[in-house]
Amino acid sequence: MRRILDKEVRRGQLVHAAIKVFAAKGYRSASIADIIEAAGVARGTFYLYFSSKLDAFHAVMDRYIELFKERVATETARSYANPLKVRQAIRESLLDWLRFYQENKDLAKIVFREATAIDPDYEKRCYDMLESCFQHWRESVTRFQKIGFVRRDVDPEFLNMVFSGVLIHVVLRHIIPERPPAIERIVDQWIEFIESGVKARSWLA
Amino acid sequence: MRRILDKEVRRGQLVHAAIKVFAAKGYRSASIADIIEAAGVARGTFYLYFSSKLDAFHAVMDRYIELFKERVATETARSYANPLKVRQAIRESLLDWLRFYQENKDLAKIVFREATAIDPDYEKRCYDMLESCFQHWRESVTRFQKIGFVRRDVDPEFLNMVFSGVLIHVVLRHIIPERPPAIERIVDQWIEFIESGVKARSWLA
Amino acid sequence: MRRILDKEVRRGQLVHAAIKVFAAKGYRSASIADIIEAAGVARGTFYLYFSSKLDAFHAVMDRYIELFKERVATETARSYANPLKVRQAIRESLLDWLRFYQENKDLAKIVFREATAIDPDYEKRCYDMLESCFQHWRESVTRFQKIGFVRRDVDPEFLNMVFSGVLIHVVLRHIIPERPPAIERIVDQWIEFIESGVKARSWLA
Amino acid sequence: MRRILDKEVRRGQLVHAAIKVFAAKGYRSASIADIIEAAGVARGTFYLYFSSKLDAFHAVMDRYIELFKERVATETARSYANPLKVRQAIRESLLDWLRFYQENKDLAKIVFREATAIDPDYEKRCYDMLESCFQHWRESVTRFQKIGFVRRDVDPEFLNMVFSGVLIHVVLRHIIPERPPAIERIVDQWIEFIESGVKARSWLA
DNA sequence: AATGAATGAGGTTTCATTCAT
DNA sequence: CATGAATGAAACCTCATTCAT
Repeated sequence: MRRILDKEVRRGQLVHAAIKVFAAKGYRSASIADIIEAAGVARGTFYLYFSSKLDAFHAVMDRYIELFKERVATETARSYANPLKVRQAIRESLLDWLRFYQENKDLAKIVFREATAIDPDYEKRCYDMLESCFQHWRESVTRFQKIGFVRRDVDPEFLNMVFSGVLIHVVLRHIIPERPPAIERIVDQWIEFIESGVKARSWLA
Repeated sequence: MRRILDKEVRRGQLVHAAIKVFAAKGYRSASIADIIEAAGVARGTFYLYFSSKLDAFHAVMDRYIELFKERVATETARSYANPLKVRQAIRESLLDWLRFYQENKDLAKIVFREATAIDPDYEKRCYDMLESCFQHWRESVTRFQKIGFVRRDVDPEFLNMVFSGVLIHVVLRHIIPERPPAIERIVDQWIEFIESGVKARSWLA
Repeated sequence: MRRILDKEVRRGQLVHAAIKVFAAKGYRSASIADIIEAAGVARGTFYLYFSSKLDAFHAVMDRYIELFKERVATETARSYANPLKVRQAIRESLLDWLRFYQENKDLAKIVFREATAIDPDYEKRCYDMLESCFQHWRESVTRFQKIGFVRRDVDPEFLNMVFSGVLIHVVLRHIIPERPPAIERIVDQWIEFIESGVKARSWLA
Repeated sequence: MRRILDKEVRRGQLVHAAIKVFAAKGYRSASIADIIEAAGVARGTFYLYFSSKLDAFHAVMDRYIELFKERVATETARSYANPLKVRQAIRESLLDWLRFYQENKDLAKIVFREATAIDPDYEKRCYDMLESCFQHWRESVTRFQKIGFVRRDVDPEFLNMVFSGVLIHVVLRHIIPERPPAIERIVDQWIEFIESGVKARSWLA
């Protein structure tokens, strides 16, 4: 009984080390030596928990998917029922997403940066995983259209493109390198942009 | 079978092959064997033109920077003088950027995806290169503000974030995998979004 | 076929193999393949014990220096206290030196023959090592002068030149190729020569 | 006619460059690139004059043998007829040998240092070449015995060992690195040593 | 005769994986 | 379970030699 817990703990240690190392060096550059050093275990031990380096990578991805699903579940539960507070709710939602990646920088690095072919299987997993993100955001758009916050004539796929693109960009270029501006400021500008665009009113339409 | 070519031509062949291979496999996974096979030359020939694999990568980056500077020069020369045609000019500008990456998919793949540490020098080059992109876009925003198209109260840095994020996202997820929608449709939606945002008018502000 | 050995034993095996191979082929001509074949281990095993071919060479030099220091220590402990037995003691001393190189022919080959630049560091090591030899012999001369066996007006540096030159020559041309005369005969002639020179007495000075 | 002279001149250039490079780096470390750079010719040109790197090395050895034979011829012609001037004549002879190697330092480096197997053929050439040196010195000893300068009971082979050993040592450790003492001083000490040995007279024989 | 681009065998080194302890 | 020495395929790189120009 205790043994099994130990096993899970040890595996967790290794996955944690793998995340750190893959984030710092990328899948290909990371070596088993890096991972076992980070985890403080012997070489052979690694192969007790993973059948190969690729298997460890899959375990890392699984960890991300797990966290991501939790995140989506929380998000889906969010209420936009009160029309007076929709703006506030969207603000919280965006902040939560940024906070999520802020708390999981290493996973974010791996997921958003490891886009090159690692193996045929991986490419699909990666694609599926991102697609599930995008699907979530497309659904969010539809939701905002239903409650009347977003115009019905906007293409959900296009809005997803904007959301995803900006989110990933902000994560990769501002959150991970810990550069300003702070996420609150980004979110405020973002919401204003979403609402009104940027065109000067004086301009003759 | 030995075929002697003009040095510049041969070098061009090799850079071309390197771009293909780095785009397909990523820097670390790509091997010299892959590159020389793609170029149809012998092993030793590679080292006549590059001192190392890393050197070949730098040559690829140089090629991108060269093309990028041309692109920016063309862009900077674009006239937004006629107020009646500003919308049209911006449309053309966005289309040109997407066409640029459409024509240089492999370079785009490398530049936007190879984010992991290849060598200390590379990290800086890559950062500088992206920064020069961003700088260009920030300046564009300021330009649009000067001609009165964009509101003065918008932060150029934030708009850059949006432009860059969406551009990179569209390139990576739609242009490179050759998935719909067509770039014209994307640009049209983009412009409308930029102008007006997405908020339904009926919504009580 | 995998056989796990004590680390020191395995390292000893490898150093031994390296000595054999470097002696037979010289540093530059010797390949890792030669060394691992001589040691009967796999390619990777070599790099568990040495970081590079040069590192292996340094290990070989270290081995020589170790043996040489032992030799010098034994030599320094030799007593020349009994004036009646000085000739005998010197004879033993010379014989011991020749026996030392006879027992370490491969090391002698490497040390006396690898005089060409291997790396900047090596050149200095090699020079220092030979210099320590010469220093020992210079001191020996002074010792023989103190006990009155050698004339005070002889320059120790010059006598060192003679000792070193003859010793190295005998090692390289007679001991290593296992050619006559036997070392006892060489030593007897040597001593007589040292004592009296070769000039015929009949010659008018 | 002129062409043929040109050819010889060009070949001489190349042999000269090869001597420099082989002396500086050793046969194995020296590359064709080094030699053609030193000679200031193109890669292909090298192979017009030598069939291979080894062939160039043989040409270098041939050059040494040529010079050495000249040296021996001059030496053999030297007269020791006047008994009053034998000491003086020997002094001149030794000085001439040292001057010979002083003037051909690079060749000396190659001949005395390249002792490791370059090819089966080379080993023999090198051996033969040194043997011809030794033969010359053995004959010199016999000559000195004939004229009564050297005792008849001294083994010519042994004296050769001393001469050769000291000569090579002086060349390698003093002349090539251009370190003191000056050759005149060495020769004076050498002659005194040869004549009388080093034993103090006070010592009870 | 001279050139130098091209070649590819062979060298050094790395590292994911195995397995005896 | 855990260890880490051992393995060898495969990577990068060098350089003597060839040959089209």
